[in-house]
Amino acid sequence: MGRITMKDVANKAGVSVATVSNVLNNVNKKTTEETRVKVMSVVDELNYKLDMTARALSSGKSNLVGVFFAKHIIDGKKVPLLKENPFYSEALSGIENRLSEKGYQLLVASIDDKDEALDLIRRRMLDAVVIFGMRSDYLWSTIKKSGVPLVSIDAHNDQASVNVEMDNEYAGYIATKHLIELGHKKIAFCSKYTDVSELIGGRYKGFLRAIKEGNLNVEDCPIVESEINIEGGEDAGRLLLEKYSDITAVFTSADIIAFGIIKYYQANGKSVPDDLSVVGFDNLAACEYIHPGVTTIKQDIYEKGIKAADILVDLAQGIEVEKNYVLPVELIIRESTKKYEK
Amino acid sequence: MGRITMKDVANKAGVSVATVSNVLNNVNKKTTEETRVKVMSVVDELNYKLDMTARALSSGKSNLVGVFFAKHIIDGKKVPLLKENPFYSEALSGIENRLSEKGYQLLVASIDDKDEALDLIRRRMLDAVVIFGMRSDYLWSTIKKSGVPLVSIDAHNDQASVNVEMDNEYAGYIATKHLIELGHKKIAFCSKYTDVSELIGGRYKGFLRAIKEGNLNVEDCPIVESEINIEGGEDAGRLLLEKYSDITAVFTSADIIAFGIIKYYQANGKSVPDDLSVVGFDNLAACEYIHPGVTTIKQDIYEKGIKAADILVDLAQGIEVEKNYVLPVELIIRESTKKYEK
DNA sequence: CTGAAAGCGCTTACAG
DNA sequence: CTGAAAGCGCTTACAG
Repeated sequence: MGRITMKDVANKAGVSVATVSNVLNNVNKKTTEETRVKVMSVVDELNYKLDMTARALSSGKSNLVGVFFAKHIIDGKKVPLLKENPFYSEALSGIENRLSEKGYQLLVASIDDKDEALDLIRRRMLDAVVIFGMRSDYLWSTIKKSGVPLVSIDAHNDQASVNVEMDNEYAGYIATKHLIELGHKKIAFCSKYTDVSELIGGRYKGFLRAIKEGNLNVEDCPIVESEINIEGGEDAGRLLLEKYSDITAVFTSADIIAFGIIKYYQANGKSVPDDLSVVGFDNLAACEYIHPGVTTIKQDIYEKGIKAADILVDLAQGIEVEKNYVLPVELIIRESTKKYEK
Repeated sequence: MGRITMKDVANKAGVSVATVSNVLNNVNKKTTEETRVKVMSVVDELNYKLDMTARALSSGKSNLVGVFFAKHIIDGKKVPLLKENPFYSEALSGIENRLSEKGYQLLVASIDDKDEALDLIRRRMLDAVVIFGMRSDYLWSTIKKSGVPLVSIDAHNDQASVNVEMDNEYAGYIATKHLIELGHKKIAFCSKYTDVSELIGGRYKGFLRAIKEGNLNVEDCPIVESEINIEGGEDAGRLLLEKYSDITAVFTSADIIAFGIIKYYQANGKSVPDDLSVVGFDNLAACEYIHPGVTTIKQDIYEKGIKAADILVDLAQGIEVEKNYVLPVELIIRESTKKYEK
């Protein structure tokens, strides 16, 4: 019998299509309670569902939010962030959850350049967009021209309507302070991109602040370079053992580096935390899988998604919001750190 | 200046809107090469992009594929599969990648009951749907009424147009055979739901086949019950040490159980693989993070997404496809298994 | 091969 | 408060 349209509802209820539309959209504003009830009962009876596509075309609002993942270049190949980092699925889930509560759906896409993003925004009449991990100013300003609200996650950009971030400096501070409180005096910061990435740089700043506050000798607390993957961590482990043998604790900018260090130590008859205390960053699930469990910094990525969704909906509805949201971080203490005794 | 429509293109090219539409859709079928070139040059010049919303409304094809994640009940709370298991983001990424190549976009939603799914299919005019992890026949048959092609991933269902699965029996077989070839005679199967889940049951069947083929004593190869999480694995580790001390190798139905067992052994001064060989299942990234690296069964989940996307597009375009796709599995040998010597 | 016209299912001023 | 009508930007028979 084909799909049920507003016309069917109007006919059966003995009113016009416009009135049905008004009832459905204007939550008893310009309509009598009586007609509202009449219309709604027919809506229920026929199990009528408003067609979002038609609404989008006529109103210009799609109730669709674009979730864009930047593609990153890894080993010369373009890899969608979503594949590379399962981490993001949790944020995605948070966004989806909140957005669907509010009647919006998600359009998920990996994007490579500004045109892809812009095209989707226009062709799908997206009401708002959240972008993960895209840093280029040029792309941002181009996308911005579309006029839709833009929320940036984990990649601060002034072109964005709103940035949702974590407090990297503070995270670095509490991680390092934890080690200092355990009595460590020679602590390394282990990462890559310390000087080029705002994100990593922030963590290092916090590291330095703790070092200074704790009256440690900055010269005793070097940066140990490491690729941000498991092999990089293993290399760093070797470096620590061979070149930085006086270091007793290390704060890494990623759990995965911490895993590599621990793995290298264990494979070479050394122990974490007996020979080295290690603090990671991210609170990946694997922190609990490993022996010893890894002390790390946790950010509630699911919560980040929820927050982003709230902002998105506000923006889509023209409500003003703050320009920056800094979400809290937390130190999770497990077994990879212990008191320095000597 | 407002958005550029087909009308603008038609005017500038001196043809009708219908002709522009024909050029854009019928890849030089019912149109002269000359008008085609003329129209396309104006399309380029104006940087015209076809409005998908309008097309969907008039044609009934949205070029939108729904990707639905079932919500599961965990500890009495409903948790979207996407949050619970980051695993799925990789499949999602595969789907997205292939689908966007073919001009489709993804509508991602967590669904709780049949109506949510059905509503979205109708209100968004979805061309096809892929569902992760939903088992209820009732829901499926209801959704099926919508008429859109349905692809099921990891949850075989006869109502689905196509099932994309892995060969669990074979996976169980090669995992166990690997242990037998290493000389183990007393091997445990460690999991939960062995008798109720088709998935786990299949793996156990493969386990049994290898045991029989290897002329091992079935009584020496028990099922050790374990919750499918890290604590469950630790409990299983204790059980193995205390109650099944003659067991020298174990095949678990999930990496996460394997991690728990290894963790328990290490925390209690025992060694994997010296005291126990362990084979996991899934090839989670953490298999490489841990010392020793975990021998496991790998399924190419990204590839699964790609395959699902191909099928989805074929179905959306009315092309016949096979009803079942069984994707290959592979044994990845790392350090958690070794030769049994005694 | 091309174009005029109707139609997809809504929303939105505008009269009444 | 309610309805008739135009319009959103396409596609699709149908004539020509």
